Amino acid sequence: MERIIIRDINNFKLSHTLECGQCFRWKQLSDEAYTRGLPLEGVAAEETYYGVVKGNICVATATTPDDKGFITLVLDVTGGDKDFWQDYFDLDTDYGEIKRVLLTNEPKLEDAIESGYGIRILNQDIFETLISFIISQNNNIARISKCIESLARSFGNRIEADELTTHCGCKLEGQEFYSFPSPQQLASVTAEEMNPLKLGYRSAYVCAAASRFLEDGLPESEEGLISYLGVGPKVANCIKLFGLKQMDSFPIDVWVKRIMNDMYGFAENDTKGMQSYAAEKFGRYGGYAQQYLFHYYRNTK
DNA sequence: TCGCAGGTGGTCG
DNA sequence: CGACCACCTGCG
Repeated sequence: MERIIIRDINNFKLSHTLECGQCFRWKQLSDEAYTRGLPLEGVAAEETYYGVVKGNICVATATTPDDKGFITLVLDVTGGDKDFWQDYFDLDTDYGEIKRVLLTNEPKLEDAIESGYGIRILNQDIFETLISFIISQNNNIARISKCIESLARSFGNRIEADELTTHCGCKLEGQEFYSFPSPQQLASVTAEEMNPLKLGYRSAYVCAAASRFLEDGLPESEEGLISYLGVGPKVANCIKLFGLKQMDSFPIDVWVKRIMNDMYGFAENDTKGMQSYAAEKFGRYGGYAQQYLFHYYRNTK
C-alpha cells in the first residue's frame, strides 16, 4: 500500500460523500477502529472508509477539521496517483461557489446544504455506474451493495495487496478485494452464471446492458439511455449525473418526490412538473441540489 | 405474513 | 399518452 496525503480540503466530509447514495462499494470502519490511532502526527482521525475504485483498493481517513474547517485526507491505496484520487473525490471543484449559487436561487436549501455540507459528487467509472444503477431499481441500498459485490467477486479481478493494515492498526487482511468487472468480463457472462448472484429480474438487464455497452458505448442523451432495457427516467438521470457528469441532471426517486411535495406542494406523481421546476430553479447545478436534498431528507426525516 | 426498498416494462383505457 | 400492476429478493 502506498500513502497519499491531500491537505487543506474544505467543504468535504467522507460520510456525506460516500453515504448519499451515489456509490455502493465503500464501507466504514467501526468507531473503535478508526479512533485508535493518529493518521498524522498530532491530528485525530474523524472517520475511515475503505473501498475499491477502478481496480484500486483505497483506505481513506479524514482528519478532524481544523479551526478553519479544513481537513486532510489520508489515502492508503494499491494504485492511482494523487491526481487520480483528487479527481475521483472531485476535490478541484469549488463547492463554495456551487452552494452560493444554489442558495441565491433558492434560500430554502439552507438547511439541506448545511446538513450535507461535505458532499462531493464522485467522478465514477461510466460502466460501473450504468450497471450499478440498473441494479438499484426497486431495491434497497444493502442489497444493491451485496449484488455489486457479488458481481465483482464472481467476474472481476482479485486485487493483490501486500499490506492491508491501516494507520489505526485495523487489519483488512482477512478480506479479499475484487475490481468491478470490465464490459468484456460482464458481457461474456451467461444468464445461468448470473443466476446464483440473486439479482432477480435485473439479471437479464445487466447481461444485455453489458453486451450493448461493449458494442455501442453509452449514449449521452436521456432518450438514448432509456433505450437500454432496465433504464427508465430515474436511472437515466443517475447515470447522467454520476457517470456522464451532466451536473444539471436531477434524478427523481421516492425521496425527491416526498421533498418536492413537502417543499413545493407537487403531487407525488407529477414528475414532469418537478423536473421542469428543478431545471428552472437549480439550473446547471440541479444534481448538486438533488444530492443535498436527498441526503437531508434521508438523514433527518 | 406482507409491505417495502433511491423503478421499470408491459398492458390496458 | 397516462394510470395501473407484476416483479426477484431480503429484511423488519
